[in-house]
Amino acid sequence: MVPSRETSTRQRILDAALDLFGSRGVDAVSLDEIARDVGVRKQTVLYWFASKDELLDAVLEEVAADLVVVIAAAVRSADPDPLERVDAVVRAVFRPAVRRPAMLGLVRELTRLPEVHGDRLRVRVQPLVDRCVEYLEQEMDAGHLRRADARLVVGLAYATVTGIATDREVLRAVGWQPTTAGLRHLRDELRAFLRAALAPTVSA
Amino acid sequence: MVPSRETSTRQRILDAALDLFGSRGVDAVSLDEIARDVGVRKQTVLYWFASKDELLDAVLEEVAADLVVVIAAAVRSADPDPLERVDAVVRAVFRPAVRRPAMLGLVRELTRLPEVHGDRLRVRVQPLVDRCVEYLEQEMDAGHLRRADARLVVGLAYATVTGIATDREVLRAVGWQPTTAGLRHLRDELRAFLRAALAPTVSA
DNA sequence: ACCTCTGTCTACCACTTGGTAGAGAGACCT
DNA sequence: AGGTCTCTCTACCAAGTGGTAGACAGAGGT
Repeated sequence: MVPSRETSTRQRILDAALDLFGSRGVDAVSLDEIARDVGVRKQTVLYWFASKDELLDAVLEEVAADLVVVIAAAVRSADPDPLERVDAVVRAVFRPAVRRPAMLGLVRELTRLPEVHGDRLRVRVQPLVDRCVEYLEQEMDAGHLRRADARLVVGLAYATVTGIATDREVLRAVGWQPTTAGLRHLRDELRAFLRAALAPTVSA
Repeated sequence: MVPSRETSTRQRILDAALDLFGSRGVDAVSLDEIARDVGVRKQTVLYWFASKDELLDAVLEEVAADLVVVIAAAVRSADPDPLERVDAVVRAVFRPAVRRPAMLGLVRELTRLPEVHGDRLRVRVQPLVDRCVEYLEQEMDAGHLRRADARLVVGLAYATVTGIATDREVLRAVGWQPTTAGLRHLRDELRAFLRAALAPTVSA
């Protein structure tokens, strides 16, 4: 079924679709365009994926798997300090997020698609989110993190990272330059921002 | 030129286009659909706006004006404490942002459109951003805010607010419910999050 | 009564869209 | 050699796209 060639046609279609769907929106990208990107005809795309919908589902499945791998790997950071742990996740997520903004862009795209597609990704990520929330609550109880609604904190932190990684327009508006140095600077400011947002407040 | 009727056809087209463009993406929405929403034929839309592009530009012009009004009004908060000032802006922005996610959704959409459209909005918002950055820097110097790159802090704060307001999918993933109480809760958590992210660090 | 201007309409067009039908080339098995 | 299976192709199609041309109804001015 699957050819022995490493970068099979199927996989190349998936890659191209992820980039295009994520960067320009699912509805704005035609099968013809994806096919042209891969170097085949549209009918070859439709051979591997019976419909555009099915292709989208397959792409989402892949994104879910990738996200889970990246995050889960970073969570294994050994440092017991929760702030360091969060920092490790941010550092790990930042590179792929900025290098391939289409990935998080596609996640964002879910909001404007029929619910069915969102479900596909959510069921995969849900356990990770739950474990994360549980962990944060535990550390809040221990006084290592600012007391807050852990679920919403996860959402807020995610919104911050995704927003800054995908919303090029905002960065341009504040005069940021996408150089290598600018990238590192952005990453460090993001880390400091989240660290401050999560650290326990000493005043109260 | 402009009819005396308050909600003129032109204005109703603008409103419908903003909602549809912002919530589902510019490319995914057809002129026919906008017309149907307003209750006229597509050709009436094309009578008021010579092309889809021109309609988009008009919508962006309106969004820019609205954004500037809302933010500028909130900035006039009299409280001298910068944290209170930021808080006032968040409170002011939160309601319209959540009640009409299409508005911020459209701003996010800019990233996936030709640059020309982005410029239209940027030139309008730029002065506001610059004033904001200047203000933050001044307060950082005075030790009232955490020392950081003010420009990126503006971007990060914006990303957080926009992300949490437009990314329904994320909120669903963390189990948030869009009730009235949930809304207030979300707003307060957002305020606390940003306050913590901006407050001066006492440890160092 | 006539004219002009405004706003909405019907009719149409060239082009693109997602998708179907089926031909043909090559690899592999017997 | 013949047959089957995998993969990519050409040839279409119905529906929808943004946009043009122009008819028509009403209001106002003369």
